Amino acid sequence: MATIRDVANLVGVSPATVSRVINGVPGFSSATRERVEAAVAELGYEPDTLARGLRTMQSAVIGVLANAVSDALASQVMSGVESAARSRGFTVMLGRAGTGAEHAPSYLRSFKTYRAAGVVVISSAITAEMRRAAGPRLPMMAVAIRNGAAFPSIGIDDELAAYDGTRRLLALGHRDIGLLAGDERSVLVNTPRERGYLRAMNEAGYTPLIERGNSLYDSAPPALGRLLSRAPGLTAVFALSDEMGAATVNELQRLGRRVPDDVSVLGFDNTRTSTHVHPALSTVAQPLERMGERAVLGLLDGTWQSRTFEHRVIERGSTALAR
Amino acid sequence: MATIRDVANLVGVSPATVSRVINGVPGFSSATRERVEAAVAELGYEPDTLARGLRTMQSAVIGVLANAVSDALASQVMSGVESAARSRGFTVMLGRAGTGAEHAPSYLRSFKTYRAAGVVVISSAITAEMRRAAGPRLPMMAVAIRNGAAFPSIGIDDELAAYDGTRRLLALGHRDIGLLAGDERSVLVNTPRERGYLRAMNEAGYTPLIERGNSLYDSAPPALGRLLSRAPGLTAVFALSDEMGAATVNELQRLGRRVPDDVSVLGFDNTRTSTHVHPALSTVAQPLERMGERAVLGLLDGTWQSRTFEHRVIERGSTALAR
DNA sequence: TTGTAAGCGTTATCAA
DNA sequence: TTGATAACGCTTACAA
Repeated sequence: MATIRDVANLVGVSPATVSRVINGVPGFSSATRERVEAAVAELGYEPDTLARGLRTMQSAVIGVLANAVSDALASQVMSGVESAARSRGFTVMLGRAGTGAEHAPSYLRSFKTYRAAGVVVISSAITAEMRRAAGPRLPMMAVAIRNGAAFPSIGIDDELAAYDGTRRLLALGHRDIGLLAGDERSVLVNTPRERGYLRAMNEAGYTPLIERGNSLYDSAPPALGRLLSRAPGLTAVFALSDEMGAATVNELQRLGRRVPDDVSVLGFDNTRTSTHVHPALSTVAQPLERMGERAVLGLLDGTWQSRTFEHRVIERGSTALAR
Repeated sequence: MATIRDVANLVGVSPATVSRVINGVPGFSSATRERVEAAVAELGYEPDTLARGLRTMQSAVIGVLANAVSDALASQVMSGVESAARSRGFTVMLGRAGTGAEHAPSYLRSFKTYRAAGVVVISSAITAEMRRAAGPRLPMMAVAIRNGAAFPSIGIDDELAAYDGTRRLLALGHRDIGLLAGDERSVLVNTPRERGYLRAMNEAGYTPLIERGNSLYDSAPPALGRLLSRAPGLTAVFALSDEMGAATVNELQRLGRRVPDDVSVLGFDNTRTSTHVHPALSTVAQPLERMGERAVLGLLDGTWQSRTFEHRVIERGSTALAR
């Protein structure tokens, strides 16, 4: 691989001049610029990122930390992260935190030694320990999670979103609306969503009904079963994740109930999963890709303040007027 | 951040000795080892990856190149890649090639300047240009794609897998089996699968029937419509991707046909999508995570030869005996 | 407008 | 068993 010195020799200038041309740092004639550019092209020279990073004490890397890399929500955020990063000439480094975020500190330390410009965290378990592992030099932003006290976050107003989702169900005439909540431990996301549901139900004067899964597909059927046994006349289910929502649509049909004729189902997040069932899942959408992009831009521009995006309720086939 | 020199000073030895201890290179007493380790812990020292990479001319990075990062199949392979990489102390760098692999060369160059140990390619469009962009130093392995002439690949025997899938349908008594093929341009995967289907149909003496989508969810309904109008009596559909298979299950039901009572559906790949529909999609499985792991191990151990994994037909609810 | 030289944090070579 | 030293490829004062 050609080095900056090779280019310099070919042109007959010093490495410093080549460096200036490459980085657009003033201090060269347009004549030499052309000759340098020609030599760069001829040799196929690419600046060594490692050397550059060592010298400048920072590298064009953005870290991403997700609980699971194959998670649909995380995938969509990552997609936005990738596109924003690439548009700025940055590369994305991937870290899998694990279900309980057990690998998070180790990945954070790794990102730090790569002198990453920042880290996007897509995890429901954000701990102060993570902030500590990252050290003072490595800015972090959480995505799809509000209230991460340890560092700024990009998200929606989860409480309001769940409130609006519930209101929509209410507006369709439903009163027996069961909530399929997520893991109790993921306080930052679930608690506000539950609050929103409770507020809407209380305002309407109906009795709330909550069962808990863990946000994943397989956790929904048993929780739905409990919901149904407590309230056989249920006409709507609000699932706090699309995976649980999709599972609910499928399970309901397996149980012989029609969706949405007998029971309406509303999901949450608007991941691709929501369009993979029939009828397609109505859902409370958050703009995951745009949130991922925004997080990267914030990290790179140093404007890392928390920011709230607009949610919206998308009605597809799984919701209808109550019987 | 503490440097190796800080550790050396604290212990009262030279940086070279600290380096030897850290890397387990013979040449230190067990007494100094303990003192060094204590100092490392005390200072929270982490070797600078950039400096180390510059010096050793290689870094603990594995690149991953996928057409889209939010693709279910790619996600699952990436999951395996991540876990194998982490077990060896490597970090994963993410690249999105784009639908037509248009960003692939640029990412490959980037991986090269990071002195990545290797690249895992999950893309249906593998070009010799990619091999060129990567240069001679950067080993690559394709995953989930056979026959990539440009470099070794980890995959299943696509032709045999499609043959076996078709045979299974045949064994269930189906004769009017339509094939929902993928994009014609993704020659490496689709062509062999189509061949497998054709061979099974021909051996059985039934007429093959093929329509083409692009492997994604939305492409299936129209292709299915064409299939159905050509052969209204169809009793089985073999979709060459789970997304198309899931869409087929849903669309069939929308059209008032029962799955599997009226029509059986078989998918391909065994991604998470296959379990997200009702009835759950029977599918021809390839062990995506294990394939991703294997690719990384091959890259790191220098044993990068092509390798074929076993496929298997998984029967879930979407297939049944023909009427 | 350009060149010289130092140094980023490591590791590898050589000498002690 | 250990230390001094050079070098990896680059950027950036500073000097010319």
